[in-house]
Amino acid sequence: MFACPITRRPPNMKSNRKESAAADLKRRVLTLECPPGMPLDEVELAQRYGLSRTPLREILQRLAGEGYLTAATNRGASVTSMDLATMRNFFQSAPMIYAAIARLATEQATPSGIVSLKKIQKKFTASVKKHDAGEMSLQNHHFHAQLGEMANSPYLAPSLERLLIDHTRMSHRFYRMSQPPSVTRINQACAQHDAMIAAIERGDPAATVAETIDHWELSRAEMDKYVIPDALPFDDFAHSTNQQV
Amino acid sequence: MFACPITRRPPNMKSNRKESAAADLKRRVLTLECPPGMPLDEVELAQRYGLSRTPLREILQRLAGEGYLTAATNRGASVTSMDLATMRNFFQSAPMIYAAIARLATEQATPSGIVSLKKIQKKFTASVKKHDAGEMSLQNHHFHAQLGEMANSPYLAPSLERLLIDHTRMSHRFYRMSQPPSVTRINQACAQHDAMIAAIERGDPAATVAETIDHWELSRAEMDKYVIPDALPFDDFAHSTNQQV
DNA sequence: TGTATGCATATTGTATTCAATATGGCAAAC
DNA sequence: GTTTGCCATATTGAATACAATATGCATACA
Repeated sequence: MFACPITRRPPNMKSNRKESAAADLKRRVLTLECPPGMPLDEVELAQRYGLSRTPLREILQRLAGEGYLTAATNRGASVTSMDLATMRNFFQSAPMIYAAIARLATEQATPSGIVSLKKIQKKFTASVKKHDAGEMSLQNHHFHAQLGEMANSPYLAPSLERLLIDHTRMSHRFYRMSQPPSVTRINQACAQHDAMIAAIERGDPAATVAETIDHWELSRAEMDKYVIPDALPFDDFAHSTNQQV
Repeated sequence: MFACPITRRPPNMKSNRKESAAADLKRRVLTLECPPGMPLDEVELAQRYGLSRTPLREILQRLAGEGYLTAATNRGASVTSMDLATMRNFFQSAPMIYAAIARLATEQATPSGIVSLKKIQKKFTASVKKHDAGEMSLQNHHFHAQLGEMANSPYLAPSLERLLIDHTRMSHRFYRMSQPPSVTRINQACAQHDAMIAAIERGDPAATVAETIDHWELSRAEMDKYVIPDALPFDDFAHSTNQQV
């Protein structure tokens, strides 16, 4: 359907242990179930997914290529770490790539691509209503990954994927918060998704880009708070317990 | 030295058959010795590089992740093809990424990074004087890959790498031409490299970006000619034999 | 007590073997 | 004459067995 040089295309829909193992590993990395820097034991993972070390090692290689893991010779694989040095780069590069992807996705959108995007957005909305933080985070990831597929750019896609990995991991705590202010902002983000879909449908690249910038600014503000959180209230310690730093 | 999440770091300098095999495969792809779309035989490659299929398959996975190869389940790996559909994307995306990398490389350049860049440029200049087309192409690739390393951006690096793969393959014929006009342009490109190094050394990002844009325009013009070559001279067929389309 | 060295153990890397899937040719039927 | 199904062969995928390398601890020496 879409060009995708990395992921292998399953020729049939038979039970694919290898694919599902890779997908589960990705999920665990994105949801911080496997935190940054965590070393991965080959034999443990092989047992967990019911396959031998050989195919599992090939999965690790692939995920390393996609940026989820980092491989070191004779020292195994570990979850790619998120040091502060690269954070600066993240905030520098993300808007440019996101905007470019938004434009290309609008210009090159196909009907089936829009249908997929709407399906994902539906799941995202549902998870927002259910207050399912993990699912929100994952569906938001899928939404933006789908935009990447619709942009149909083999050159920008790999950068987008790497940005999304860290974006999802950083904003994870954002979705976990269920205080009123965060709920409002999550609804805002959800509405922005809808606006992006609408702009794509009417073929208005400038609007999609504008919505994308707004969406980014909202997310960036939240991440700023995570990196540099609000000071704990020093006049009322009772309130500080909910202020998830 | 520099962060590099994909490529495995050899902990010692012992003879590393696996690494050298991967490097040679990359070289063969970049120099079109393995043309786009060429299927790769696992057993043949394993024999060629003197290792068994297991480690060779891991190399193929990695190179697929980096964009050199494309893997299809149960159907083996093949050299990533260059269809005209993606070419459009290439010309759209390349200037943006190249400019961003040029800026970051200037801002984050380290003394050792500049030293490496100069070494590569020295090799490039030498290959230009020796009219060694293959070496020119490879060293030009290394030059820009080194700029990518100096930019030190794990998010933009993967896109730059993919762009460079196809850029190197597309401009390969450019370097093979030894007619006076092309020689002039190759010298121009070489001078632009020098100008970029100078701009980086005096910490002038705007200048590096400007030189990068010029460099891109020069290269783009050449590639345009390859995609839409000059009409063959219809008044003098003797000259047409050298006009490598 | 602090450091260095050697061994035992654990983990990773590679080769070989076996199983699953795809490919191409042949034959039979329409 | 063309097409379709089947079988033989080739190629890929996975598992086991084995080799190489790294890690941690214990011991010896300064």
